[in-house]
Amino acid sequence: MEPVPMLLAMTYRALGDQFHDRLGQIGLEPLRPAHGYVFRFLKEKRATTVDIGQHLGVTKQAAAKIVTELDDWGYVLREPHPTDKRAQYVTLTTKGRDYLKFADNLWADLESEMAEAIGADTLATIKSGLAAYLRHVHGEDQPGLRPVW
Amino acid sequence: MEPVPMLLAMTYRALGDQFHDRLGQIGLEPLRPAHGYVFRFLKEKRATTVDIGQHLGVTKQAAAKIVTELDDWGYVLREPHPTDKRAQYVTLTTKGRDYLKFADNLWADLESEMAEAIGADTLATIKSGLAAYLRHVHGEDQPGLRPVW
DNA sequence: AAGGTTAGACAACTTGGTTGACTACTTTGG
DNA sequence: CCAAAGTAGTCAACCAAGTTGTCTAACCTT
Repeated sequence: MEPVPMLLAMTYRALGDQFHDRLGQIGLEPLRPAHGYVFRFLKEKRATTVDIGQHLGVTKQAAAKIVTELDDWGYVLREPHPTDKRAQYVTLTTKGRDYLKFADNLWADLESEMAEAIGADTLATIKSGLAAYLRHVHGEDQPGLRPVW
Repeated sequence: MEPVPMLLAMTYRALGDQFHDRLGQIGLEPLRPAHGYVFRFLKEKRATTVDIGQHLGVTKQAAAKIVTELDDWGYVLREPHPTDKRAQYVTLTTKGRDYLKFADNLWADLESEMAEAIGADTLATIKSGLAAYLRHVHGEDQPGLRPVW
């Protein structure tokens, strides 16, 4: 049997490719995974560029590039930080929230197709098993998501 | 709960980081994942640079760079193809096979630690579940491994 | 008020890939 | 059997997405 990491990488890849393909078919600009993770992060909390870098596990400079792109494309905007004149909050625009909603539906589709293919109970075991392992390794403060290869 | 792809990426990452750290502690040069996948591939079959590129899911030029590195470091050597004068077989040296053996043990350690953390049965379900999904998506001819982020 | 820290911007560089072009050899089809 | 098309490998130019390093302005001690 394949070693675990290989299985993880290939499955991630298979899911990601399908996601990407379907977005493309709809004609939606296929942002990179990092962009999606930023959306997901911004939905939860107000965040600065530095926060985003932390969350993604990249330098603030790299995060700044991503934020600039998203800003140029109209998915986010920067608004002044209420108390800190150096900082800016990055917030989702309506376009950004719509994209996220659409993407979430797509992910849900893929996940339920996966459940259908291998069994909902198996999928549930996979999810809780991986989550348990991550807690085991990292405790409560998970690190950034960071590139993988 | 986190979406599946996130869990996959984070777990892959967590395992890979531990692997990398432990290799570093031993003082062994920590090759990149791609190198490891090449070793694993060469153990199975005789392969040319083009084959390797195919397997990794990168261009032959990118594969050639990797092979050149491995050659320079003494992990593989190129020998003339018996029937095709253009081609060369890339084969593991003893150093390469030793590295692979060592890495395999390390992976096995990590996997059994994972089994201990989440239960051997859960791990087994994860592995077979993911494998089943990959068969479902790709049929028998799996694509390359390819970068992920 | 002084000294250390932090958010963000700018620039130079690195890494790991890409595309394109070319040579030498191989395979195929009339 | 040979001409045309295809393939292995190499070289070179380029690109994307990160990195490090430096700087300014603002912030936080004390």
